[in-house]
Amino acid sequence: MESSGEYWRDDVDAGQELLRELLDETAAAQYNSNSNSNSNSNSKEEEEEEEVALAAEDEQQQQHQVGAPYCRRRESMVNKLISTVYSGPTISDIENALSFTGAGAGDHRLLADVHNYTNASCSPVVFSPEKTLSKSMENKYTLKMKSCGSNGGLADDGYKWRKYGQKSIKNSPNPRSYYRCTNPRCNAKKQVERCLDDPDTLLVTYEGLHLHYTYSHFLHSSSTHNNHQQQPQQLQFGSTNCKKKPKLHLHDDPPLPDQLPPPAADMADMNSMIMHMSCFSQQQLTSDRIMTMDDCYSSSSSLMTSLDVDAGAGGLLEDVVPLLVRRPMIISSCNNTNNCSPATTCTSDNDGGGSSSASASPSPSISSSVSSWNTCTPMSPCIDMAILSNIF
DNA sequence: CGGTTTTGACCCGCGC
DNA sequence: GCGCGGGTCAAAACCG
Repeated sequence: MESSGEYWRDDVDAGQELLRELLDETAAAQYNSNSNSNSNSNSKEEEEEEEVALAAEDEQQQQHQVGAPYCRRRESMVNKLISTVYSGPTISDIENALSFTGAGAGDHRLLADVHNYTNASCSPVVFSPEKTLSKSMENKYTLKMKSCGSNGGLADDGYKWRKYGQKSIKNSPNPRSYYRCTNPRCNAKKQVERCLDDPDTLLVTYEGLHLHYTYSHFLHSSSTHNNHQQQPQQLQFGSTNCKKKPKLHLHDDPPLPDQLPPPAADMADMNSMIMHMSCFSQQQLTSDRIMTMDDCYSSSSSLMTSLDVDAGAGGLLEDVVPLLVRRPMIISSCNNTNNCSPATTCTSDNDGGGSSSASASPSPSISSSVSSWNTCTPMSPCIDMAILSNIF
């Protein structure tokens, strides 16, 4: 779909613009650091944009320190940059999702309107606590995913799922699909069904813990590593069809720490980091903001340390939340390209669009779209983390 | 050939 | 105890 492509193109532009702004800002700050000057020669537009970002820092502004203005400003810029390429839930959203209030998953009034979450045409996920308190309220919660257009694209959550059943549900025209994590050590499951009210919306109920790292994070170090050698635009928008389901080259088990990708990665890695940190370091989840790069690095380093410790167990991690904060992959942008892993996500949907075998599934084979998540996810302005690390 | 999906059968919990 | 509905199993089909 072209609208989605346009959306991501805008995202890329916005991200690049912010990055440039950030680079200019950093350079200016470094230049002025010795002169103890906080005033930067910014254009009027920049100042206006910064006002918006700075306005969201009221809490932080209460903590005045020496050099704080620049630090706040930098963090604001980073947050803004990340926000540009990441429109998913914030940390507080995750906290809210994890704090069971007894609200029913079936109570759609409590499921926030997906469109309110972001102005993106393809909204990510909105999640709400699962009501099933009686049985397994622990680790069970429902996400409401907005499909992307008629293709029914949806957010891949970074894990690899295998469908093991499908049931037609009473009083519902849409069947419910049952997925299980392919990792033999992991008992995480999820159910996917279409929302009764809105066929474009998928209700995904996660159950159980993922006892391993997400696949998507590792793919960059292995099978999809070549992606980094390509130009961002090649990653994002292509024209070749993607009717074939990709051969997944996934690790059933997370690689050892020495196999982990270096910090230099694109925004997919950062998304992954964001996700993992939200699971990994709960004490960091105190502010209603999107994590900064600094957070990513500090937490990822501790993450690596943890993996080192757990290396004997295959680098197991207990993910409290199975990748809630993924940006949904845009099926249409998967028209792509060299790396688009077409996956069934590109061709099939239960709406009858797909000719693949998954056509009956409410979830267009999201189970096997992990690689496509990495390669097709229009995640963005592929900002190399190495560049950003130089900035900070 | 191996992994994934499909789909009918089976199992189990719950309400009556 | 029985029926119903949801969840899971497992063999066959499918796909790359």
